[in-house]
Amino acid sequence: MCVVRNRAICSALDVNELGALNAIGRERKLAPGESLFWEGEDSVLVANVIDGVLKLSTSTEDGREQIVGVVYPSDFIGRPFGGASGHGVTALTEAKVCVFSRRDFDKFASEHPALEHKLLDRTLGELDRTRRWMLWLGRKSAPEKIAAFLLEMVDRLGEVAGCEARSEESAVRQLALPFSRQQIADILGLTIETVSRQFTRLRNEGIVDLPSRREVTIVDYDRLQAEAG
Amino acid sequence: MCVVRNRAICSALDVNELGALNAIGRERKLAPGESLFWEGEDSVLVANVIDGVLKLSTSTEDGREQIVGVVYPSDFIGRPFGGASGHGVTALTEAKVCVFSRRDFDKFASEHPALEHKLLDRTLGELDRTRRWMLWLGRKSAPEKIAAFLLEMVDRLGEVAGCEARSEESAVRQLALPFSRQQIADILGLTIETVSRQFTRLRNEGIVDLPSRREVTIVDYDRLQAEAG
DNA sequence: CGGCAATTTGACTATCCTCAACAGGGGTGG
DNA sequence: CCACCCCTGTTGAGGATAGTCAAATTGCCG
Repeated sequence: MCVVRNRAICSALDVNELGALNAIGRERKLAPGESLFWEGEDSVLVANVIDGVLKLSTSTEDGREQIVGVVYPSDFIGRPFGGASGHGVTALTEAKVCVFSRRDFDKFASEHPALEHKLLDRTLGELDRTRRWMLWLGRKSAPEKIAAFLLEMVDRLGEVAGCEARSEESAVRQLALPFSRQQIADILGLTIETVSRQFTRLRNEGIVDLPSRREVTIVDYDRLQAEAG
Repeated sequence: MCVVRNRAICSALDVNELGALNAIGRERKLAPGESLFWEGEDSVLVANVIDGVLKLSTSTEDGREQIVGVVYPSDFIGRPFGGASGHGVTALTEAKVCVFSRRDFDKFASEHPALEHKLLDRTLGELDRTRRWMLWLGRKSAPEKIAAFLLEMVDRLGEVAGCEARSEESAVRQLALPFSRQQIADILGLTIETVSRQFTRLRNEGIVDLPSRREVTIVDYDRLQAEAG
């Protein structure tokens, strides 16, 4: 029984339909670093993320990588109805996904317009988010990229320390990043050295604290926001 | 009678349905530089491109612009079923679009699953193209960006000069760019000066010819492809 | 022919990348 | 339990790429 059922595209279905969908899907666990599929392979699978964080990435022939998307629980992965999707999918954390053969999913979707509607809505949203990200890649400086990245992470993963309301902007926020420094670099189109230097600068200026390599505490939210431009 | 009818999402409809869709849409002409809607406004409209080329763009507060998408005839514009889409839409050439109020379109789409299916397929494709573009923005040098841009233009707009087959790679190709130098810069995340310098370099090296500011002739396709990395 | 905007060119600069060395810290085996 | 090792991340020095500012040129349109 799928825990993201009421948030994922499956929420468009009634109990009977859910049963039918479950019949064609199977759960799969992924270890960090394990790939669900690879760049260039024509995707025979689609999937729903149940738990964990995964990256979508492409690279140039000479090995430079760019992460083009990050997916979280309830997000949809893959390219139904079409050919190859041009990017690989790899787990960043322990992850659980619900996998369907594309052929089966295509058929099921065609018979359930409500599911397609939900998927369309999500895809349109994802397209918007991706386009907003392009502005950062193309037009922002390294300090701005880092600041914007941290703010995005607060939004997606942040927990408010203590009892302050979520909208209290000056509240201290703790983040457990699901990314290595290299992966942050690959998201922002920077090198690992530049990412590292920006992190230490933010720490030295008292804007963030870095309890460990995978943790960030936002100390001065306002100044961080100012840095993001 | 819409000339892109058999390529646009409308191709999912039969004659009666087309009539109903036409009843809620109206044609609109745009002059170059004219906007269909603006960044941040919650889009009350959606549209289909009938003729011309339009850009989707966002900018930072201090005026740096990034073009996040370019749409051609038969492409769909706008964000159905949701809120604001975060980018403006502006005509680059004379353009003709078929406009719908979002409310009307949402209702119509919900009643016509085949239309939604077509739209979903297109949106998934657009998402893929956008993600591929991100690799260029994040990881490529100026010479690589320019070369890749020209190759993409050949693909989208190119006409083969003379009688060579389209697959003949060494054929001379003529392009009439729908973009100014500044717009190319805004697409590639560069400055206008850098774009200009790369164009002259390519001309000096005999890889392209520049008959006028809006025209490019590909002289040495292979070397251009090599430049693209 | 003149005026204006777009583009090109030039000189200089800043940012970010590259290459290289060093540090930290988590896990393993002695 | 501790020492060592390896991987990831940090720091430093130097250099290349693309950005900035400024001036000259082009070509389009009246």
